[in-house]
Amino acid sequence: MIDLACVASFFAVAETGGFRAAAQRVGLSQPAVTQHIRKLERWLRAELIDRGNAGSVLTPQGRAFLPYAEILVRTSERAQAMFEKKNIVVGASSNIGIYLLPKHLKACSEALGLELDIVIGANPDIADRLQNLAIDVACIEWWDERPGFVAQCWKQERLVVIVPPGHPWADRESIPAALLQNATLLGGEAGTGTGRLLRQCLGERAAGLRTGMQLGSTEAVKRAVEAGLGISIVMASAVADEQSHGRLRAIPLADAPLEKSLYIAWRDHPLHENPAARFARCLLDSGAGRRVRQ
Amino acid sequence: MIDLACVASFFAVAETGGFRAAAQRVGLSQPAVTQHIRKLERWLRAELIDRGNAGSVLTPQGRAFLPYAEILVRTSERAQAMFEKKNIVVGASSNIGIYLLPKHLKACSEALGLELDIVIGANPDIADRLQNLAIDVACIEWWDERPGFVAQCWKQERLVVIVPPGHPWADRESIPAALLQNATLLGGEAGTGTGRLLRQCLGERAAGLRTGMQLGSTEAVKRAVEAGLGISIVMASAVADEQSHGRLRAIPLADAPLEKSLYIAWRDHPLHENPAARFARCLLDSGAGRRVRQ
DNA sequence: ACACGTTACGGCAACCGTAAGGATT
DNA sequence: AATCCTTACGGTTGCCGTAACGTGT
Repeated sequence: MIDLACVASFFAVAETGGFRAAAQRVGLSQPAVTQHIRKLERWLRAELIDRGNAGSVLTPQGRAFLPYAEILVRTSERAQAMFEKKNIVVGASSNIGIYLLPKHLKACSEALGLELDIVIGANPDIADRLQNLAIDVACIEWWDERPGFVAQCWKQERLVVIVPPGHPWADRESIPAALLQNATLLGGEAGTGTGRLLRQCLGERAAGLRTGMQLGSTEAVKRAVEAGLGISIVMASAVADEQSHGRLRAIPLADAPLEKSLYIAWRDHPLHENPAARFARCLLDSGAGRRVRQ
Repeated sequence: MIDLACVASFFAVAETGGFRAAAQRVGLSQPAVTQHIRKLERWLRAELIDRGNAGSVLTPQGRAFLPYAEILVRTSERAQAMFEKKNIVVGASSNIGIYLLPKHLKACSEALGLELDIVIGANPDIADRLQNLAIDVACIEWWDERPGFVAQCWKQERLVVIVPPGHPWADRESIPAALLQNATLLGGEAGTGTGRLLRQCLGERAAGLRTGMQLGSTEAVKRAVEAGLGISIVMASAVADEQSHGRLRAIPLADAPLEKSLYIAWRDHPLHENPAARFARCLLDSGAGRRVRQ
C-alpha cells in the first residue's frame, strides 16, 4: 500500500519546484524527501520528477499522477479537519461569494465559534468540490440532486434587467417579456442556470432570446453594460451599488416575477456533531430557508 | 500523516462487518487490523467502530469517515492501475451501458489488449466518478464542460416516442410536435438531459409538456408503456427488441429530427501512453466521433 | 563558491505475526 | 465451547536525521 507521506512530499515538490523547499513545507529533512520520491517512483514503476540543478520539474508521468496526489492529500486533510470541529471550508459560486455571502459569514463564524475558509469559483466547479470533499458547504445557484447530500433553498434572489442610463428602456418601471422577445443578452458566468431559469419562466416567449458573448463573470457583464455594449439580466444584489450611483438602471420584469433560488448544500453526514451542518443551518436561519431535499 | 493501510483496513471492516474477514481481505493478521483501527481512531480522536461479538458496526463518526476512506482507497488503487496500463475502468450511464456499449467493448478490448471493467450508473453519478478518478472513461448522455477533461461526441442517437400497440397513435408514421403539446411523458432516469433536449428542440411548443412519474430506468419506462400506463420518449436503440416483437411502437417526431448527442469523456492526461485516451479513441472510431472540446 | 540533490550510515520507532487472554452468546 | 476482538511480546523492517559526497552554474 502506498504511503501518504510520500504522496504529500511529491505534491509539495510539484508545488514548490524543489526538494529543499518541499522538505521545509512538509517538515522533514531534504534527504527524507528524496527517499519519499524514490519510494513513490518504485511503487508506481515510473519516473515522476526530472531532477535538475536549477529546480525540479514533473515528467509527463508525474503530471499524470498529480491529480491523484492532490485528491489523496486534500482528502486526508479534510478527513482530519472534520473531526477537529474547526476550520470548515465554504465554497460559493462567484455571484454568491462576492455579493451575498460576506455579510452573513462573520455572524455565523462568531455564533458557532468556527474558523471559516472561503473558496469562490464557478458554479459547477463548486458542486464538484463538494462532491470531492474539498469543501464542506456549498452556496450555489443551481443544484442537481445527488444522493448523500442535503440541499436547502437559502434565498430567492430577484433578477433584474440591467441597461445603461442612456438606453431607451432606462426610464421604464418594468419590462414586459415581449420586449425581450428578440433581445440579445450579455452572458456572465456559465453553468449558473440563468438561461434555464429564463426559459422556464418566460416559457414560449423565450424562444427568440439569445445570449451573446460569454463574459465569464458578473463584474465583466456590468462593465460591458455600462460601456453600452448591450444589456443583461443579473441578480439584483449584484448591481445595488451601480444602481444607487446611477451608473446602471436595474429594472424588474413586468409580467413574471423572475427569481432565482439559491441553495445551500452539504454532505449528509450521520455525524451528530456535524459542524458543516451546523454552519449551513446558521446560514439558512439568516436567509429564511425552505427545505428542498434531504 | 495518516496511514493508507489503516484506512484500507477500516474500509474493509466497514464492508465485511468484522475484523477477521477484513484481515483476510487485506492480507494481514487479525491483530494487525485491530492495530490499524486503533491507530486511525487515535489519529482522528474519534471512535469509529463499535466492536460487538456478533459483528462490528460503524459508529456515526465511522459512517462520517467512510466516504473519505472510500475516496482514499479507490484513488490510490486507480493511481497504481494507471501506470500498469491494464484494466481500465469504463463508466456508462444506464442507457448507454445497457443498449449501446456491449457491442463495442469486445472489439476495443481486443484491439488494445486491455482488460476492461465496466461501471453502470446514473448519468450524474458517472460524471462524478470520472471527476473522482474512480473511472477512466465515461460514456454519458450529458456533459457540462469541466476543465481538465476531454469530451467528444460519440454518436447521435435518435429519440422516438413509444406507445403501446393499442394506442391511438400506434399506427402513425410520425408524430407532429403539436400532438405532444399537452402530453404527459413517463420519465426515466433523472439527469440524462432528455428534458432539456426536448425543450431545446421543440422550443415554445414544449411549454405544455409535462413529465409524470420518475420511474428511474428505461427498463421501467418500457414496461410501464407496455402496460398502457402512458407514453414516453426514449433512445431508439433502447426499444429495438420490443419494436421488432410488436410489444411497442417506436415513432419518430415529424417536424424536428430529435437526436441526443452521446459523449465520451476522459481526463486530459498529459501522459503520452495514456491507455484511457487510447481506449476512448478506439470507441470513437467505432462511432464516427466529432470533436467537441479539448 | 554555492545551491541542489544523492549516498551512506546509525539509532530508534513502529509494524507485523504468534500466542495467550477476556467477553459474550 | 465457540467466536470475536484485545493484549502481550519479540524480531524485523524501514524510516528519519546527520554528515559527507557528486554535479552543474
